[in-house]
Parts: sequence; C-alpha cells; structure tokens
Amino acid sequence: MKPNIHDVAKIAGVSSTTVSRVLNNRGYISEKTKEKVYKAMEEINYFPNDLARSLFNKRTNLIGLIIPNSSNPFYGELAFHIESICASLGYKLLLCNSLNRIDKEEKYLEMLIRNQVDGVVVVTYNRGILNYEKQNLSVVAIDHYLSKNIPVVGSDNYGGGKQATELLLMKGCQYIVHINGPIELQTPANLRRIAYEDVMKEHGRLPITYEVSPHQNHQEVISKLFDEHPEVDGIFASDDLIAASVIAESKKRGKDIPTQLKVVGYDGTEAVQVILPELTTIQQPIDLIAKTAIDILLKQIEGEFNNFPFETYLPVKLLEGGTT
Amino acid sequence: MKPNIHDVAKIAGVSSTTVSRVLNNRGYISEKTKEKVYKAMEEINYFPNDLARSLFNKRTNLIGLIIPNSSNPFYGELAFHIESICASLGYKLLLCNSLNRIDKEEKYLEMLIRNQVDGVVVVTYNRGILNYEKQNLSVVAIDHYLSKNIPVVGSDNYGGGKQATELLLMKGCQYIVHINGPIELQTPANLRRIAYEDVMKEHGRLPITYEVSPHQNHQEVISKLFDEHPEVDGIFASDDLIAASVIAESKKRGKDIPTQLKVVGYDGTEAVQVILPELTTIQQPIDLIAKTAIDILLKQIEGEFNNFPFETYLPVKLLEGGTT
DNA sequence: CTGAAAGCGCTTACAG
DNA sequence: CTGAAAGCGCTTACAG
Repeated sequence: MKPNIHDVAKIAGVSSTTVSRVLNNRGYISEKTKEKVYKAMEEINYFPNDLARSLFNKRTNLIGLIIPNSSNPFYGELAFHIESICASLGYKLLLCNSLNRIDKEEKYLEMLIRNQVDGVVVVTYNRGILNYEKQNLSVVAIDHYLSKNIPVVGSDNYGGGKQATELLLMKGCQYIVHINGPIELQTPANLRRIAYEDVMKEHGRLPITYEVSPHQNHQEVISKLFDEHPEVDGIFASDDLIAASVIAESKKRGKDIPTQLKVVGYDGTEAVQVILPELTTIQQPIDLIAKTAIDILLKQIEGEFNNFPFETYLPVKLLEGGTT
Repeated sequence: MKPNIHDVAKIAGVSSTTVSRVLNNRGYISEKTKEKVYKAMEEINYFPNDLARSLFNKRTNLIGLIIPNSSNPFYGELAFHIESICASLGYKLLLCNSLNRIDKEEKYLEMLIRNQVDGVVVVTYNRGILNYEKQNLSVVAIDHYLSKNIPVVGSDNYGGGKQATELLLMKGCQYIVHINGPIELQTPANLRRIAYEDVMKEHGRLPITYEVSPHQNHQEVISKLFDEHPEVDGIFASDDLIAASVIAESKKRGKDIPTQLKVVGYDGTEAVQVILPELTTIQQPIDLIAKTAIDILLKQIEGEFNNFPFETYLPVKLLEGGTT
C-alpha cells in the first residue's frame, strides 16, 4: 500500500494536521517538527496524493488540450509548447486527439469535465458543440471561432496570406492558384484565402482557390488543379503539408521548381524546416501562440474575464527557401 | 457551484447511495427510480466527479506518457496512437515532454506518481532514474532499456538496419556510411548500427559510423562526413530527420541523389511520407508498437506480471522511394 | 429494491 | 506552535 499522510504523522510523532502544514508550508511550524516530518516522508517514500488535494481545493491544475491529431507536425509542435508552458507553471496536460470528429470531441469534453480540468485549449473545427459555455468551463480556442464567448488566438492569417501572394507576384508569377481547406469551416485560416483573393484582385488577377478537406489525401485535388490549369506558375498552399504534396506532384509531372512553378506554404514548423528546408513558407509563431493562449486561459481560470482581448493574431514571418 | 450527487438525490427524491448505484449500474434498482435519477442528472447538468471516484477506487484510469518532444513527427505520431488506444479503452493520457533531460524526467515522474497514474509509458534516454521500480509503478518502455524489470517494445531494429544496408549494397553502393545517435545511450536503436556493421563486415566492407546527438543540429556532423569521405555513395541514417539533413547537404554540394548518393532513413512516419515522399526508409509499425506497449502496461496494471514478453520487436517495412 | 454510515487522503477553520 | 473534527464528492459493505 502507498503510505498516506497518517503514516507520515505516526512516524514523525505528530498529527496529520501538522504534516499537512509542513507539506503546504502554511502556518507556524517549529524547525524541529519540520525536520522530523521531512525525514519521515523520505523514510517511507511518501508522495502526497494530488487527487485528494484537488478534491478538497476544487482546483486540479489540470488543463485539457483537444487537437485534431498530434501526428501532424503543426499540432505536435503546438502540443509541445502548450505542455511545456503548462509544466513550467505547475499545470498538467491531458492530451486529446479528436481527428476533427464531433462525436469524439464531445466525448473528450465530457471526460475533461468529469476530470475537473481547470480549463481547456481547443483546436477544433466543430462549432457550437456541447455547451462549451453552459458548463462555465474556461476555454480558449486556437485558430477557430467557437462562439461569441470563447477567445481565439492565432497567427496573422490575413497578413500571412498577403505576404505569400505578394511574394509570388513579385517573383513574376503570372498564374497564381491558392489551395485551402473547406470554406464552410469559417476558421480564421480562411483569412489566408481572403488575403490571397484581395491581393489578386488588387493586381487585376483572377483568384482561383481549390479546396481540400483536412485529413484526406490531397493528391487527387492537386492533380486536378494541374490538369485544369496547366499554365499555373505559382501556388500558395494554406499549409506546408499541402505545399509538400504540390511539390511532389510537380516533380512527378516534370515541372521544375522554382523555374516553372513557385510554391509557398504556411506553418513553418520545425519538423518541416528540417525535412524540407527548401520550402518557402509563412511561419507561425507557434510558441507565442501557445504562450498567449495559456495566458488567456489562466486569466479566465483566475476569474478575470475582461482582461484579455477576444481575438489575438500574432505576427508571422516569411521564410524564403528554394521553392520560390 | 457544480452540482454533486446529493443535489441529484434531492431532486430525484432518493438517497445519494441510490444515485451512485444508478451511475454505476450496480445492484438492483427499479426502472422508475432509474428514470427519476437520470432525469434529475440531466436537469441540473450533472457529471460525476472522477476525482472523488478515483480517490475511493484507488484507480484513476490515468496513464502518463513521457516522450522527448512531440514536435518530432515520430513522437508526435506515437503520442497520437497511444492516446487513441488509451481513449478507446477508457484511459486518459497525461502528456510529458522531457526533452531528454533527466531533471525534467524526474519531475514528471514525481508529478505522475502524485497524480496516481495507473501506469507510465516511457520513451527516454535516461536509465536508472528515480526508482522506476521502487514506486512499484507499472511501466513500459519504448525502444529503450531502463532496467531489468521494465519491459521494452520497439521495432525490429536489427532487421531494419540489415535491410537498409543490404539495399544500399544491392544498389551497388561502394562506400556506405552510417549515421546514428550516441552509442552510450545503449538503446535498442543501436541495433540498427550493429546490423549495419555486421552486414558491412560480411561483405568485406569497412563500417564507418558517425554520431549525432539528439535534438541538436546535425548539419555540422554531416558536413564533416562529406568532407572526410567525399567518395561516399550510400548513407544509412538512423532516422528520417537525419536522412533529410543528409539530402539537404547533398543538394548543397551538388551531389545528385540517387545517382551519386543513395540515402535510406528510418521511422517512416506519416508526416515524413507526406513531406518527403521520395525518401527511402525503414518504416516502424508505430501503431502496433503503441498497441503492444499499452497491452503490456495494462497487463501489469491488472497484476499479471508474467504474461508478457520482456522484449518485443515488431516487424519493419522497407519503403522504397526515389532516394535509392 | 433502498438508505445511513464509514471511509478514500487530503486541508482548513477552530480551539487551545 | 499543534491537534481533533468536519468535509471535498464519491462508493461500498451492512442493514433492512
């Protein structure tokens, strides 16, 4: 059996109240008593049970993170930063991979509520889900609007889309196509598309956007794009994985990059930078996004509801590689 | 305030014992009572507090996962599979990114113990850490020996190393070099190196292995390799990220792949397959590794200590792409 | 079929 | 400076 606070008390020859006080460093305790208690704890290898503490305190220091899939480098890196920041602040992270499935998301959310998490960070496509608000749970969303009451943190999608498109124009591309996720999702990432379309129109060009669905093979759509627009000489893909697929298709068709086709992605994760360093991309400040999201979440947890912006868009950075 | 079981009982007009029985579907309860209770729960939006349950049951259904860094596609994908399997079995996952730092690992382990996890899955480089055994905690390791008592699950590293080396030989490479992590770590991944060296010797070749340290820029070591062995025409890298760096360096030097240099990696994650589909690699069955590790962990948790192998090496698969 | 009581391992007023 | 008691939200013998 695991030792409990009473075992420690018995060995130290004090009451469990005193042991608790030593543990929490609260109230006045004589040095001698402290030492006895510490020695006893070490002797029997005692670790306090956080379940019991949390039950009493009504505070678990537990944060839930719902992402589509940590296999995707962007979410994997986001999870890393969020977890690291949480750990440094004494919070623990419950990881949930929703695969963007609404049924899974609902189940996870209920699980998190049952486990009394102090707050939830959500990267999800599904809106209006299971009373995110009804439970008066602290929630922060990353790159997705969930409701009027849930703050959103993300990168400057409009600025990023603008930079990407302008870069392709500046490099002399005549026929620029954009690839993005489904427009129905109404994510801030749609701003990348809107920026593309705005810039194109500004320059008197016709914007053309192809849609791919998340977590699905993009190859088919991309192949169609090449078939329908053989003149394409610039592609702005709304994430790096799509950009990589474009590069692969281009190679397959013997279309040289960057001379015949220039490609810009979006995300700029560490992994992609190592694996495909030549990819030109708009890099999101993933660490900053994580930091900001946690900041806002903790403010909510502490009961401050007006001390943070409802929307935060952090600056992106153009990483120019060989694909432009 | 969140409603508790007594609130439900009051509304349903029964005792909290009865509510608990309905919740746990234990003992005999009349249909009428059940309905009343369910209605009451819904009415006040009641969710049971798993903290209190766990405290009583001495079972949290919580699993800890310690990995170096979920930004790395291999660990990100592993975390995805482990979490998914856990979720399907009613377990929840506490994510820990150790960055391979022993101090962080120790802190995480203590955190997990305090949170009463039922078991821990560990992917770590540090051996003999904080009484992994002393706490009689259920533990399973992935791809790393931790101690005589901790079961290990991984891919068939020797077989994979053999396949990779033999492929390069078969393709006619005359001068094959291997890149691996530090030998001191004594991970099963060292078997990839041993396999390479064995095969080389079998064929009367001189094995040459360069070492890179994890989570550090590999470019320097790789550059040195190219300088010191300009004749190199085959490289077996012990993971895909190293392989990608080799490809980048090769491009930089104008050495054509695959005509002048052939490259084989190891891991074969989904992400790398999308981002760099042309990479020839030895693919680990990450889903199977996750499944097997959880199986073994759950057996330990259930008290079966002899019903599983101490070491499990799952079959790998050669994915041949354009780099060979 | 249902309820009162004790207890899981803690912490915090309240006394002293 | 220290301890006895009550309670966090559950569950499970034990009665009835």
